[in-house]
Amino acid sequence: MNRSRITFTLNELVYVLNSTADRLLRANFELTYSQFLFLVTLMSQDKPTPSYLAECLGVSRAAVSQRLSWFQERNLVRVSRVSGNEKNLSLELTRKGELLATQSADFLEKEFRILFDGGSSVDLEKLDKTLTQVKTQLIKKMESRNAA
Amino acid sequence: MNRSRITFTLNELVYVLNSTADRLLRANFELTYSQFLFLVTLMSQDKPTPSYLAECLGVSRAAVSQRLSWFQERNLVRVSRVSGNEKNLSLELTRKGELLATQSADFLEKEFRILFDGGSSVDLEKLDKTLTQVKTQLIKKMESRNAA
DNA sequence: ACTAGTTTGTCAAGTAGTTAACATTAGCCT
DNA sequence: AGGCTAATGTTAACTACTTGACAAACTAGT
Repeated sequence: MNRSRITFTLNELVYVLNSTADRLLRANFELTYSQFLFLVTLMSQDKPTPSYLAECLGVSRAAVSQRLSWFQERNLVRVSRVSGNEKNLSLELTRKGELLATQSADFLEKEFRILFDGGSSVDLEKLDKTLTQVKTQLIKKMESRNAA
Repeated sequence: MNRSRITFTLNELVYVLNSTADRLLRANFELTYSQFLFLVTLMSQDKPTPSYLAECLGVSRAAVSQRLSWFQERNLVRVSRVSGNEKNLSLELTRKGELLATQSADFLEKEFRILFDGGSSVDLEKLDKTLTQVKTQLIKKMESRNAA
C-alpha cells in the first residue's frame, strides 16, 4: 500500500503541475508545455545537436527530427551544418526563439512562485533534496540488482 | 530557479518509477504499466462504467472505449448491460483478469518495497503527506485565482 | 407527457510519441 | 588505405492518446 500511495501521489502532483504549465503557456504564448521544454532545453545547451537534444528531453531521435520543421517554420530554431562536420546538424535558437523561451520561462517562474509561495508551510528546497535523494537511491538500487 | 528545479525533479522521479514498473510488468506479466493501471483501477471500483473508469484513469471516454476490446479479446474484462439500464455499459474483471491484477499488483508492491526500503533514510510516509499537501495547496490556490 | 438539456459510448480525424530499418558519416585499428 | 563498428538523422508503420461530432438514452421542469 505504501508504494502505491506514493507513486500515485507523485503522478497526480506531476499531472497538476504540467497541465497547469500547459494551460498558462497556451493562454499567454500560444505554446504547449512540450514546445516550451523543447525551447528551454535547447537554450540551456552549449553546442546542441538533435541527438543530444533528444537525450536531454528523454525522447527518441526520431521525435526530435519530426518536430524540428515546426520550429523552423516559425523561425524559432535555425538548423545548419558546421563545415567540416557532415554528420551532425547544428541547432540554435533564433533571436525570436530565444526571446520566446526567455519570456515564457520568466512568466512561468513568476506564476508558479505565486502558486507555491503564499502561506506555504512546505520547505520546497528541502523537498527537492529529498526527492532527488529518493531518485538517485532508486537508480543505484536498480543497477546493483541488475548487476547481480 | 526554485520552481524549475522541483518540477524537473518530480518529472524525473516519476519517469524512473513508471518506466521501472513498466519494465517489471512487461518482463513478468506481459503487461504494460498502463494496462496494469487499467486493470487495478477497474478492480478498485464498485459498479464501474467506461465513463467513470475514464475519469479515474484521467483519460477521455474515447480512450477507454477504444481500449476495451483489447481486454475483452484476452478475456480479462467482461462488458455487459444491466437490464433496465440501456445507457451505461457495465464493466467487470473476469476471474482471469482479477487474478492477473492481483498477482501483478502484489509483485510490483514487493519489488518496489525492495527498491525503496533498504537503507532508506527517507520517511516515505511523511514524504507522501508532504506531496499531498503541496498538491491540494496548488489546486486550492488555482481555484481562488480563477474565481477572482 | 413532452420537451429541453445532459450524459453516455462511439467514430473519424489529428497529434505526438514509439520502434525498426536504412543510408550516410566518423572514428579506429592494424 | 581499407574495413569494421558505432553514431546520426530520416523515414515508415504503428500505438495511444486527443477533440469534436454524433445518436441514443436518461432526467427534470412545467
